[in-house]
Amino acid sequence: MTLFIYNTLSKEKEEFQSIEPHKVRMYLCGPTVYDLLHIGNFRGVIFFNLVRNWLERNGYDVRFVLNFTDIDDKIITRAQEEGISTEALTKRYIAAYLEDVQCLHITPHELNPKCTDHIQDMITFITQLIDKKSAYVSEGSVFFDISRFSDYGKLSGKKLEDLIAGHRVDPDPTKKNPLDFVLWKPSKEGEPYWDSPWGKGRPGWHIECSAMNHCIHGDQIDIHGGGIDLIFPHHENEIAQSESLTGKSFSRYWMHNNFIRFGNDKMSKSLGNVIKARDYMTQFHPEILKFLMLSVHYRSELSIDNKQTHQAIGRLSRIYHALKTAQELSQDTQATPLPFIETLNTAEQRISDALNDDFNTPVVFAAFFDVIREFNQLCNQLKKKDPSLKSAAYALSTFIETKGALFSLFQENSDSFLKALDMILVKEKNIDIRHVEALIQQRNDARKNKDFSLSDSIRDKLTDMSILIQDTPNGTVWEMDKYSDSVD
RNA sequence: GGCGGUAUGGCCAAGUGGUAAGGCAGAGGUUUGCAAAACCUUUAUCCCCAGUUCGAAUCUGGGUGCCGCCUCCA
Repeated sequence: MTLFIYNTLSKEKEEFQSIEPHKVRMYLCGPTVYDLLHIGNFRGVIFFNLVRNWLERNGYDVRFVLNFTDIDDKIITRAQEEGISTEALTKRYIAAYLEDVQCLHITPHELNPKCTDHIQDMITFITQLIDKKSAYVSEGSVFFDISRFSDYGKLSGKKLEDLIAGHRVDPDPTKKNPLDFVLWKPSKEGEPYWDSPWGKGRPGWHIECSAMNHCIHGDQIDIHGGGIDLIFPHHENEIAQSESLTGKSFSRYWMHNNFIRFGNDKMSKSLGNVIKARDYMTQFHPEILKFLMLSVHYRSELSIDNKQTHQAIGRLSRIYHALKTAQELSQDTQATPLPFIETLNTAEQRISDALNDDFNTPVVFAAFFDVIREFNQLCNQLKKKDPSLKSAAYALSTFIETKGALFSLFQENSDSFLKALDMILVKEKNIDIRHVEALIQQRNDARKNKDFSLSDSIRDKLTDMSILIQDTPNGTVWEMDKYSDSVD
């Protein structure tokens, strides 16, 4: 296996090599738990789940750590607004996060540490930075002295002069340099605090990830992930802290997922245009969210709106329809037609190559569709009882389930998932199911009487309601039209 | 103001030097009482200009549009 990963540090795809053979230490910057998470927060969770699954499939023992930031200004503000303790607030939202993640059915993380469980580690870390003259104390605060870290800016590609020239740097008189960032800040009256050598206070934002990584993973990790917006300053600062402390390079690969957009805007809490993950998964389905997230390369922006969602529903419907058919016919008769075996092998290779090329998931799905198309062809060509069709069906369903597991996709029961998709659209279009069934009954009565003009007019009525009906040997079945592009 | 990303068919989206994956939508066909699903056929020269090259969507330079970072943010 030769996996190439785009490394933000080098701005190039690099061959992946773990620090220790067969072991991967990865860390993903997790959420600040002061509110329900929006779907953007889950892009990383969903994508890095694939990264870990793929590494594991290739024989690595992966330790995936995702943290909770459970102390910061927003948390304090929110807790004060609600008149509760920060612990009560963060406990609530950590629980909510865990519930949301459970809905996704992804591979569990090895560890979800909380910052507040590592305050002592942070204090130790900061103390050592002060000892090394990489940090200094100023009026109860501790700042990192970026002049002591010559590599500052190497991740984000920023030059110090440019940063200083920027309009947005806040000139704090207690800092030596406007770019120095806080490691420890004194607490104000009524705020939560921890005792430290510098007085009562709390850690700055960036130190938590450095300290937790150091404590859990050690001096060096293989993969550090996060949203693209964390490159600067958060990850830049993590590098400065960690590398100043250890003198070793901190993370070998820095991977950053791009944003979710809503329409033309970045989806962000500060813009207030977020879709809560929970709401989305309730209104639609976790499977749709995962599929949509992975339909676009992780380093590209992804727009999630109603139109995109419905396109994903259509694509998923195609996959699950094929899967359902395959599962119904499936029988391992050892008679899989040779061309189909070759198609599966080609697709397998294509998927593997695509994943090894910096996780090119759109190509992966293209390979799925290639296989499905060929299976559907076989369904058209062969009789249902044909052992070679049954065997192809077995091969296809196994293929989809096994490969899908990498993405934590296609593991749903095909029949009930397709019904769930129908129900999404039924609700959306306000369809009365009893009315639909009555119409179908009327149509079938008309057909029995060979009154085809009546039966056709009823069909048209159903079509107008976005309902597709199929006359099968077992009677008439209906489903919602999942391909209709008319939804906005 | 500084830095960076991106621009591919009606829509979404791969492709980073050799003549454009995949999905949806459109058109025609097979099938059907009629349909649907499925299948088949069909639909792009890749923002503009200049350059490098035997050859560029793919490299270089310039321009334009959109987006992001520089402040909390996945």
